[in-house]
Amino acid sequence: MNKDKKSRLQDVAKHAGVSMMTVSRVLNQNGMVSEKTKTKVQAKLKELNYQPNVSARRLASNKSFFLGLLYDNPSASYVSQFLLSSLKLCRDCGYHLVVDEVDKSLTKNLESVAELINITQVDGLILLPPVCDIAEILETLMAANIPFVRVSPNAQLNVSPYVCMDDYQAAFEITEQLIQQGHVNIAHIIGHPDVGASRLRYQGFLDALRSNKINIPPEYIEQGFFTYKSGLSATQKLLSLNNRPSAIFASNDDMAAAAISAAHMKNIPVPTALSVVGFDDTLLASTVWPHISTVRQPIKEMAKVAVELLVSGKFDDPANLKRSDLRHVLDFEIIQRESSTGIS
Amino acid sequence: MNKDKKSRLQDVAKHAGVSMMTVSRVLNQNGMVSEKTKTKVQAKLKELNYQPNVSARRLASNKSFFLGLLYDNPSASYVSQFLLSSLKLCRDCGYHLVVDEVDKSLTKNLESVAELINITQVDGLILLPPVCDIAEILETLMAANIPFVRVSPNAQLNVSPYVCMDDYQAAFEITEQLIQQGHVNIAHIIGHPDVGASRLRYQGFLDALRSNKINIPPEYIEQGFFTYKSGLSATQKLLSLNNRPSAIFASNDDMAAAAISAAHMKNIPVPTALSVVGFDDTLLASTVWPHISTVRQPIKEMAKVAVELLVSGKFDDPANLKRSDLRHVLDFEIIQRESSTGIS
DNA sequence: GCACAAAATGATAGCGTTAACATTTAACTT
DNA sequence: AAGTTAAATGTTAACGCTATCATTTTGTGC
Repeated sequence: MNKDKKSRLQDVAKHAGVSMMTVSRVLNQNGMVSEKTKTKVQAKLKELNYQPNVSARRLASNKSFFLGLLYDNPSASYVSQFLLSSLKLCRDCGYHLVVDEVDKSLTKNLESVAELINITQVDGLILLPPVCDIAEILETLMAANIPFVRVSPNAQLNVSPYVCMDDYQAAFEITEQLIQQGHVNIAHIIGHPDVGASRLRYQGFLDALRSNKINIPPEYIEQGFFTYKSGLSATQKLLSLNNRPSAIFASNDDMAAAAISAAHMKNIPVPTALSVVGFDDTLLASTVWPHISTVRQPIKEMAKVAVELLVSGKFDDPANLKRSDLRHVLDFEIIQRESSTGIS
Repeated sequence: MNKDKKSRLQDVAKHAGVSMMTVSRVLNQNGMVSEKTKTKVQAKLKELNYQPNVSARRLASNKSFFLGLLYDNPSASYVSQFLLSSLKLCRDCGYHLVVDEVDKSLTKNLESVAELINITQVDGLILLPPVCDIAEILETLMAANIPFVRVSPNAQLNVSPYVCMDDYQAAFEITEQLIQQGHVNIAHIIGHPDVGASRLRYQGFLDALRSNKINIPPEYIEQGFFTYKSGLSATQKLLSLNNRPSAIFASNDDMAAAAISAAHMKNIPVPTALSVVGFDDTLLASTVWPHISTVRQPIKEMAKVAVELLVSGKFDDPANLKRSDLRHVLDFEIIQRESSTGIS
């Protein structure tokens, strides 16, 4: 297309009749430029279609303009949704995203984190659950003085900025909705034990039952791992009980999808004979039939908060780490679809 | 962890008693180093745990060590699977991946491609279908002299390296399998018209029917768009026909999942009253019930070929562009699951 | 109008690497 | 052994930007 060479800071400076530093300052918004020259320079920037050379910038400023995303989440739909959102957000603010899956074993974990830091020199990291609760990783990052934002963390909440939603409350409400629809025999498939949200959701579930004076037998609680497969075997156990539940609350959509599959296998119609609700509202929830009633988790918004926090550099100074405006609790939404219904 | 500063080329050179250039040459493998010094330097590299500074390298070499991935694919499961594979592969060879979704409108398309090239200065691009067949984009890239690999392209096959599989043959075989299972009334939901593979799969389907002397009414052909939603309405039409098909071959898994949903809505049991087969073998295929019989598309392998081609720099010289070893046709596999079965 | 501070701008020196060319060393020839 | 060529290594100057400090301009109070 345009055959002219990429214009450099120097070119812009020459055209605008100022020094390179002034142009640099305009670009980096760190003040100390008069309005007049600022507008002049900005005009030239546009005119020459200037695009900063990321590498030169990195080299000179010793910032990498890279963010890292660490995950080890069993729910593929959750990860990829978070990933895609983050990628776009990063691009919008001139950053790049380096994605890494951390290994199961702890030693390998630390290695790969160290490697990520070393090789790509990320300016900050986003930690998805359950990585965000691995104490050793947090320590490594703090020692290396690398800012990080945790997504839906479970413990050590005062350690770093984080973004989450009220998993407990959401679980409470979606359970209560099942109760209001007349369900009494409600089972729950717990999420991955390493993920803090699992426990919160479970607790919300229990408390909703309790506050409605509903007792369920212990067999109604199954441990899952956020995977389709684990949901499948959990549901199979639930559905072969003598006193079969009339509703299942799975701790994420993947397992809810599995619950529906398991019901189909046993010829139990959903939702007429069995209601199923999930959690997350990933794409999957509306790609299986029946579409899954679920809690919409604001994944995209969470990614946004995380990226913006890191880019803002608000907490480069460790002293700021305790500030409360670095902790974000976002809203959820209960979404009623075809997989759950009132009892007849 | 390690508190010592990152070691630089200079440090390694000093320790090894050679010049920086020699170290650089060892790193970049471009020959002209004696075995003896090579081993000596490599030992020091390891000893000092040297990690090259990507930015400095980029700046000096005028290479970016970035690859771009351009997509506009309606099938989320396909994209995210390709994406995750590519990300890992890139990291393994010291590259980073910049992902971009191209816009629907052509003008915006070109803009965003130009922007991608300008801003990130990618060394090469991977184009997923249907982006890989937008002539204007190809022209832009060629004019800018940026290497690119196309995935499952449709036309202009001699223009660039590509990787694909035999969509026609796969469609032929999976259709024939349905026929062998006794199906005669087989419907097809065509994929997105912009994606070349759609046509090939459709053709394979038609030819399988023809070679088995099976005629189907024109109503058995529905146009879809690779999305769940489009598959849903297509199947709804098919299932309300008087002469309902006994099997549906959807051009991808998302639409096959929709076909199953639509059948459920109408209380048509799958596979006993309706067999459904898909295409791609994305995660989705084994996350819905019944699990979808499908064609396994070697997505990961395709990503691998694409990344390796670009990294190898084999076709930096345009003269090489016609070489046949830059065109890869990978193997597929027919996967029989629970969504299709013999007719009784 | 003068001293003085504060704001705005400029000059210079890297950041860590590779390209391009210069030089040295080794390896053959005759 | 001198001459020639090739292989191995070294030197220097970018690459495009920002940090740091130096300098100029502007504004303020008396």
